[in-house]
Amino acid sequence: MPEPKKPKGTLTIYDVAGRAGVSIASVSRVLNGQGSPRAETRERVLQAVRELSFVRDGAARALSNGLKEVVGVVFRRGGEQLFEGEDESFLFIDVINRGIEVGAQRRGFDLLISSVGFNDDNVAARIAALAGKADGLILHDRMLSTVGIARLADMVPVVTLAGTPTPASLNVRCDNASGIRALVRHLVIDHGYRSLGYVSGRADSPDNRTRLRAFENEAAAAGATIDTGPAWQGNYSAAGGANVIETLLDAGKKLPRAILCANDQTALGVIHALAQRGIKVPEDVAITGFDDVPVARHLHPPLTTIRQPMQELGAKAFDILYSRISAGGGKADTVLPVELIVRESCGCAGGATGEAK
Amino acid sequence: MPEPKKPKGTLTIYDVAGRAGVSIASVSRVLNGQGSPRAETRERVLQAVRELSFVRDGAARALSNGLKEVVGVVFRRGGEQLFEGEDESFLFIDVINRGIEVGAQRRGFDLLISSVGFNDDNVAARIAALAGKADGLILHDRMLSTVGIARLADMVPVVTLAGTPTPASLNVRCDNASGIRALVRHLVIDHGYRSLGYVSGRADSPDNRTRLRAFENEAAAAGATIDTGPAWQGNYSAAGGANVIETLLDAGKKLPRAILCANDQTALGVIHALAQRGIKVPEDVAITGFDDVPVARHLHPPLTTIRQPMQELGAKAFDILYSRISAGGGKADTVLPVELIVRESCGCAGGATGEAK
DNA sequence: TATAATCCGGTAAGCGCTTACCGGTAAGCG
DNA sequence: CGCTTACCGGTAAGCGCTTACCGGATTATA
Repeated sequence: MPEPKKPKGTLTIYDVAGRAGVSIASVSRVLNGQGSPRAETRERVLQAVRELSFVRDGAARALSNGLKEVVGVVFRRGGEQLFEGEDESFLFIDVINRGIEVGAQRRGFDLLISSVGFNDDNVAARIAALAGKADGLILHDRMLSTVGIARLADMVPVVTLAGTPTPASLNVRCDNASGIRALVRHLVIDHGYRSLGYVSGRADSPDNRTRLRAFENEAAAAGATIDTGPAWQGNYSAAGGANVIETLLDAGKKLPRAILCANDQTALGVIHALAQRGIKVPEDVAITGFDDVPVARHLHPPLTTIRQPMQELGAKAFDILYSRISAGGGKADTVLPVELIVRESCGCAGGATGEAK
Repeated sequence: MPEPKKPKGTLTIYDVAGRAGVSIASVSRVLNGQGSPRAETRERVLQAVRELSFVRDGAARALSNGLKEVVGVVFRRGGEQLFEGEDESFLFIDVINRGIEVGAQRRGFDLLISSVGFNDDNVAARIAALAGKADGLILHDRMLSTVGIARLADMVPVVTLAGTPTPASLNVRCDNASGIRALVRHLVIDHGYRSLGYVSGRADSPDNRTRLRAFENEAAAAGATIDTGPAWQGNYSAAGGANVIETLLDAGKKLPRAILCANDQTALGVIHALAQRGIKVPEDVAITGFDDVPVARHLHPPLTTIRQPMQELGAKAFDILYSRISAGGGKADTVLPVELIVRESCGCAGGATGEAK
């Protein structure tokens, strides 16, 4: 008996129950696989669900279960742009998000994402709103001040990426220091370069600070001279990297033999700027990145860099958040290992791949 | 009088109301800016909210308002891989998603994303679950069969990207045909190439079919000979593109003077494969892409391609979905214009930028 | 000063779902 | 064959929020 259709309002389990001739409790039980409904009951319900194309309302379920099965993910969207339409800065972020998603899917969670512009105001408010729609939050680098994070963390479980744990929030990051050390050693010991420069990332990034410090220490240990300081301040973007090179060159500075960049994005901009000036990489100046973003291998020359297990980073972040949500515990600070990827921008010939010690 | 803290359970507007000494209705009104509460009342509520770090539960609001302020976005995650770790295929998708987000944020919506692997089963079930958590869905290319979309569309508002509208779902796409025509004309008329090839994308993609057809028609109109067919079948990935070239070359085929690729990803793989064989682009073979993905300009040589207004595409998709959600209407099929971006892979020298017809 | 017009703010219903609790029926037992 | 034990499945409460409705207090009007 084909119904004339029922596109009215939203349909609920009451509609399904009515159609199947059972109670709403039975519908719910069948849909959740709870209890032990008679085979016939189950069939009637399933049949009705199919006929009506019924889907349970997530909000109602969440309210009733106290679990939304949603993780909020917050990150920054790129700032200033040098190359028109440049937006590669989010490559890195997207790979991590993919990792989060992988972890999330294993638990039936979905990702609720919200990006924030560099000069958006009311960031905290936006994040708070997100918090209300999710069971927990994962914050990418530099989204909020430490106090902001702390405050947020007592309304909802929070995991930060590449940050620092607070009393209430957890953190996951990569072993930046060992990556930089591997790079410096490769450049100084394997290639014999004696002068190094470091184009840094945003000054307020914990990751960047760690990398800079490791750079200074390891270079000193290896006996190389270094160039750093305000003139070398980038901001994780290709534009920032290009800008450093141009400023340096315009000021008539002589570049060091090898330049480490805070991340691949920056290296991309640096290589680009160098090419503009007719400076050859790696013959005149060797360049390295950090992250091993997917495009790194397609640059000319292919970029020697440090691979962060970005996808695992994301997956790990989710797992930690999940255990916090369901159990309440969670390791405060998790560090993942990195790997040296030797390609050609450092002066090596082939595509050999070493390993971060 | 500093409370000893109240980390117990979740806090609700009852807690806030209690603390502020008002009713829950007042709390709700203040938080929503409804009614005209006395200044004092408003202050007390705000104060209590601040002290408790209170955030309204999204699920409860959604249930009560009948609006979740969430859009579901579904897309495919990359398939086979040639270059280790290749995952650039999602570049394109991510840019569109960024556009969706921009549109969404204007309305206070957030994006609930869910990617699907090429060989995941129960795709329909996963999407249905997503549907329950969102007010509407945006589906990227080739997520579901036409009937699948139709069925989905009568449980929740649906907008497809680069697809075809169904009775119940809306669609947004770019003007593929005119892009291909511009490319063919540039190659044949401006450069004088007489033989063209087309490395196609997934055979089941409407976009791809349109592009192929436009290619054939325009090439015929321009009087060029063409190479197509099974040997030229790619799949939108760099791996697919590289594979086509290798197979062709291994079979001893002579390549046409210019090759159009179904998308930038494919072009990337093609250029890579050509370089492996020592074939020069554009001297020996001219290559063009489609999409103008961010990295296109950083390839060697920089890629001549068709720019799709990807971000606008996403934003537009959201706007249409939004109007469907709130009003019920919505244009069934929206077509956005594309633009020819002339760089060097076609044989042009500088970075001049023409325009699609 | 009495009465009507305004304002605020409280009470309670209801959004769609899950599930504790309980009653009815069928099966098991002496 | 009557009573206990299971087993199903229905009723109803409650998740946290919004808001219609209404009563009390305040201010305006006569």
